[in-house]
Amino acid sequence: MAVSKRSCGQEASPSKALRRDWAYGIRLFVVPLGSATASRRMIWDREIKAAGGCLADSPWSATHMLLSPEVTPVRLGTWAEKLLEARGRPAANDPVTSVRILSKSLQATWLCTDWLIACLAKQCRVLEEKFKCCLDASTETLDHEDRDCHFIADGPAVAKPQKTEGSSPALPASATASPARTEAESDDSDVEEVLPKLRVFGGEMTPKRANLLRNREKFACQRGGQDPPKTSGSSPPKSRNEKLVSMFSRLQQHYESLGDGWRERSYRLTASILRGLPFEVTSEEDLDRSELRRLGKKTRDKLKEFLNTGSIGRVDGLHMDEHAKALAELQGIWGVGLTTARRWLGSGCRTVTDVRSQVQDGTLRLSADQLIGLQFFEEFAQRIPRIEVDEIIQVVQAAVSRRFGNRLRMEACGSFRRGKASCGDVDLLLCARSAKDELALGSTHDVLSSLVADLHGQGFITHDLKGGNQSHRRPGGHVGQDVNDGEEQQSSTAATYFGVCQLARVGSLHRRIDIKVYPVLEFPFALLSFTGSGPFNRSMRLYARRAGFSLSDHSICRAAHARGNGRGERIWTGPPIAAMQFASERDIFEFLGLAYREPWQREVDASWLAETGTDKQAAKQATAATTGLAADVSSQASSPPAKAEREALGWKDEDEVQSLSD
DNA sequence: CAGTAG
DNA sequence: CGGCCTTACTG
DNA sequence: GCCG
Repeated sequence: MAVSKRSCGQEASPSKALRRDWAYGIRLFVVPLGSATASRRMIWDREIKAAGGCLADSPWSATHMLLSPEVTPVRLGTWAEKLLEARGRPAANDPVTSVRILSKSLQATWLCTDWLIACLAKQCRVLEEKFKCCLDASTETLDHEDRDCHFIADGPAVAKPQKTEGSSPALPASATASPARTEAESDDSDVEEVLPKLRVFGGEMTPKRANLLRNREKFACQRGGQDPPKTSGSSPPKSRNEKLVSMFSRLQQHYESLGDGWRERSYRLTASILRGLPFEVTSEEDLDRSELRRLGKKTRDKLKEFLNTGSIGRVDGLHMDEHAKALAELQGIWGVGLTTARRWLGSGCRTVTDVRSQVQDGTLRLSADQLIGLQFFEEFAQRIPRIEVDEIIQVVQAAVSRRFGNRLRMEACGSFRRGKASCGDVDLLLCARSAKDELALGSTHDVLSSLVADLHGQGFITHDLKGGNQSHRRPGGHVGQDVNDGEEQQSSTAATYFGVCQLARVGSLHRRIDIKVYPVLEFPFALLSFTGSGPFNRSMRLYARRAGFSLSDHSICRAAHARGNGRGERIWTGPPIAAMQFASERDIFEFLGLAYREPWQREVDASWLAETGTDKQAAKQATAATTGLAADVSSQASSPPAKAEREALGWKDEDEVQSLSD
């Protein structure tokens, strides 16, 4: 609580007071459907009161109605009917008409929940225009069950710089209480400045966060970009210290297969530091170089040993090539992890071949997924050339267009998006192009299963892995009535599919393919997450965590510790932060105060370093060293491929925001 | 509980 | 000594 | 294994 909000140089603004009670005169009613869960409503309750507004007891006394974007017309209709009935008013038979009747009887402005979220984020009254719900769009297209009627306005937040002229969106009568205030607010020039800008940490700066911000360079997700994908053959960054690198890599692999993730992490760090070293380690003095300041005592001892004897006992002594190597091979089977590998090893399975024969014997029982993983072990081990990924994308894109027209956008993520020349699997992310499309498309699960069915039908998808038929979730559409049960669940309605595909060509191999469908609001987070790389994500999430947030593939939240989540006690949750101010990956970086990194710059190899105290000297030295001395490394690191080159590689320039503005 | 995904 | 990323889902 |  002891937070000094002053620490982020606020320039004196004439409207400080205004921002504080931006909700003055608002009586809000939140429709208890969709993601407007009870817990969320409670938070909003508190916030709106803090901002000088209040809550309406019922829709009938509200000045503003707040509606969650994913609530379907029918759903809202049934809720409206109940409400009308309770008031003794006639409801129409048709849900959509009922909504219209309700909205006419009320004297409120209907807004998307994102409006409130945006207001809370900016701590000022955001223009309502873009968040209005079109409740009577039905007149045009009412005829069919399809009813493309969009309740939610299309253009979400992220209003790019705009004039504040024609604001004052006709406030409801009850707002007359404070006409002067509202007036002043709308043409206050400060709002113009604050509104379009996404504020770092939501505007809540603390000394801790400020410090973190200063040290962000120390996180891998902020390192200068890594190598652009191999373009010309000229510079294979063959490092000096090859021997050392390979030794520590062995240690890393050893502990990886053994399941000691922490040592694995540690050794990976060491190996990658050595790999990027601009000099060769030849003497113990070299150990004092700033680049190596992160190495601990044990590692230093190993280095010294190497310098003295030319080898490292610990490494030589790895009899692993019997035990650990077998473990590694078994874990290479999709669906097999450390525990299973150990179990099998204990029962006499050393190799994939052993497993196969034991399966034949009936000695070993595998899950369905493991059987598939076993069947295609060799094929899955093959990298997929970038060009083939392109073909696969085309096939899926064709199916998407055929079934959903232009309503869905598709992005290939994973290593493909990072520009790699070959990929381990294909990772596709789907999302409605706009809020309007989202409503028209229906549930993400329906979209996904219908797409998958299509791909199955044409023989492109050959096998399902887990998640293949997880239509386990609440389809959300025909639930009798949850009018009073606004609980729902924030299930976040993302749908995921894991499977196997194969191009219809002669020698084509079976490939792993993942397809995910995410809600529009979560798309930037999903895109960021599934683009990776893994270490990059971990680094960025660690940073977010240090700043007091929790970053995931769905959203970013304040990290409040909540316990007693049943089994896992360590669940961190918190009030969702600004669900809506994020329309692109850039916004997430911006929110965290991080410099944006293009997908091809997220190939984190330089480890993820947590913060150090305040070792400015060392930091500067390191920076100088890597930018100056390590010319051969950093030169190619920080230069993006030319535009033409990017196009040749199939990169798209970022167009995310554009697609949302319809 | 173990395993999957980036 | 405890953290080291995240979270939901499946068998 | 390293860090605070």
